[in-house]
Amino acid sequence: MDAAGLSEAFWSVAHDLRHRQRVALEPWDLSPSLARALSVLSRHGDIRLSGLADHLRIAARSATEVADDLARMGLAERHPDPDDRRATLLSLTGKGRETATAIKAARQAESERFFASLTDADRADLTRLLRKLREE
Amino acid sequence: MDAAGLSEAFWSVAHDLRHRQRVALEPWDLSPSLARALSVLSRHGDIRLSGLADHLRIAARSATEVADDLARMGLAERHPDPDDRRATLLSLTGKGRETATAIKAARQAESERFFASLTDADRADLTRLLRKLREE
DNA sequence: GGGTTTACTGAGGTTACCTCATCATGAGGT
DNA sequence: ACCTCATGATGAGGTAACCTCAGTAAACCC
Repeated sequence: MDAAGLSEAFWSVAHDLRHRQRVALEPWDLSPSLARALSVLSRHGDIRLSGLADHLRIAARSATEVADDLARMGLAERHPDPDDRRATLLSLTGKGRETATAIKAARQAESERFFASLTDADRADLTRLLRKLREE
Repeated sequence: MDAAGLSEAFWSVAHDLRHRQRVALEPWDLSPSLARALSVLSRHGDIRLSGLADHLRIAARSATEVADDLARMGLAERHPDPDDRRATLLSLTGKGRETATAIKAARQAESERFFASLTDADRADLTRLLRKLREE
């Protein structure tokens, strides 16, 4: 099989997926990147900005901006880390938790729609293939 | 299978792929988007800016910028469309054609490396699955 | 030939990142 | 205790790759 064709097909599907997810998030006025940050926070609870950066695979400086945005929208708050006075912990507010729950459901529904054309066996295959690719 | 998990895994692989391709293009000092434009041009020959926009799935205004960039780098040139004086045809220069050929090879090699962990059967599966997803 | 549509482009904006420099703090060696 | 080096966050400033909106010129259609 032609690896270049695979890349292209992959990219095309990724593009669609991205678009769909952006649309699905519109009701909350949340960008995809903030939505991802929110879900990291909801999975990990309080987290350092550097930890957030690691999870999102972005530079530390960019995590500062994500935190700013979440704070500005009232979804998360900064707290000093009791164990390290250099560090800042980010934690969800009540509104943040609600929003995280709501977008999780929306994302789930949207993903379900996106992958609707795949049978259970297809999904298992895709999961396996993606895992292989992620492990390099 | 969990569709949300699929989305996430998909996104993560897409992220890696994007990164790798960016690295593979470094020798030519070409961004991924310009590289894609170049390959559209090399497949379709002379093309209107609006046509380029369609192929790249971007707004017409953005195609103007892509054309500017390619022209600035000496990879493509604008020509008036003999059939429609409103339109502008974009065509590759000699250097553009050479570059298109070179990056096609590089992209192929990089894709090959990226998908190296997949067997032929895996690749066939992935191709099939991606096709399904693209057809909605 | 007047109204609508189409092709491009200037102006200006957005998102989601980045690097580099700075400053405070922490950790380890002597 | 002191010095050095590493780490956490952030200000300043930059980039890529898009976008919309408004304008102009040309083409199409009745």
